[in-house]
Amino acid sequence: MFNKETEYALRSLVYIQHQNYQSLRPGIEEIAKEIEAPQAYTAKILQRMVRLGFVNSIKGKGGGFIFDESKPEITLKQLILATEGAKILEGCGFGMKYCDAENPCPLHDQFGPIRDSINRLVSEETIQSLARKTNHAFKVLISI
Amino acid sequence: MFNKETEYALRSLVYIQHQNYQSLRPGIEEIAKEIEAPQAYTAKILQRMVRLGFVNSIKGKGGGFIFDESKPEITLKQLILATEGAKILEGCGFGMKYCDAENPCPLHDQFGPIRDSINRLVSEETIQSLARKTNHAFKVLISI
DNA sequence: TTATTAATGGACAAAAAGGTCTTTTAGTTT
DNA sequence: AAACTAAAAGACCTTTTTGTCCATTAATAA
Repeated sequence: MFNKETEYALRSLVYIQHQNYQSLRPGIEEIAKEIEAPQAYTAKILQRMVRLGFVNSIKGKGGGFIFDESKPEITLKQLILATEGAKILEGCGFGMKYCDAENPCPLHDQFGPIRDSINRLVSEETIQSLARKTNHAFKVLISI
Repeated sequence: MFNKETEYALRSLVYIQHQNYQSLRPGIEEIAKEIEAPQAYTAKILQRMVRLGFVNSIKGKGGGFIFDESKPEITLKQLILATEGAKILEGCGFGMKYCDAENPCPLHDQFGPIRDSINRLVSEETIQSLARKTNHAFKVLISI
């Protein structure tokens, strides 16, 4: 569904938030291991997340990644837009141009509701809401 | 939503079928122009479609691409599986492993119905059903 | 202040996706 | 048969995605 960067970013951030909720502050080594992603690549992606202001990092001993609780929750939509853009959330489901109610592609009517559902989902759910739902073992959050 | 190969294949095949319905047999130059795709790349993709048995080709003057009307219609699902595999149609919406009813990812419940709708859509619609719906100017089928 | 820890930055590399170009093969027309 | 037309085949190239590696910076601990 999503590209690797989005997947790793999503899983990293949910993992960080989940640990933060338990007053823990994981580092890259731990995060990459838990979400089963390449460590160096995960580090680079988290760097971008920090630059985007999605999460904070602390260097040195006892350092790691931590969310600023005073900030609003981060929607999946914000994350997706930052990592892979709007392609998946907008436009015609079958990649066609000039597709609207007046000039619909052959799938316009059937695909509209699906795209709307996806948009609703990623607008409503946040890194934090997912982290709160993840109260069991974290191994769940491993990619295919 | 889909990758370029799937998009170009889908649009090419729908265009070919649409022309076939009017007893025409388009060639690569015409197809690529109409769907606004790179000609050489479209040629390569159509070659694969021929090898997959989705469509027939005829060489030489008056040649082009033509569907075998005696064969069953081609579902979008068959096409998608051939071009980009099952990733988009199966598995967890957010790329997680071990995601099922017993051990759900945080989005399992919300994403399930969306994935089901996508599967239903691509299983029900065919190249032919899309071609039949395309009875207006074909310029609709142009990628973003 | 020195050693240690852990994120940062940036260059580099591999793989996959997307695409071009040229020659060959197989038909059709004259 | 010769000329022409159009798809097939395959080598090659470019861009994007998905990574790796190593030196640097910043914080903490002894």
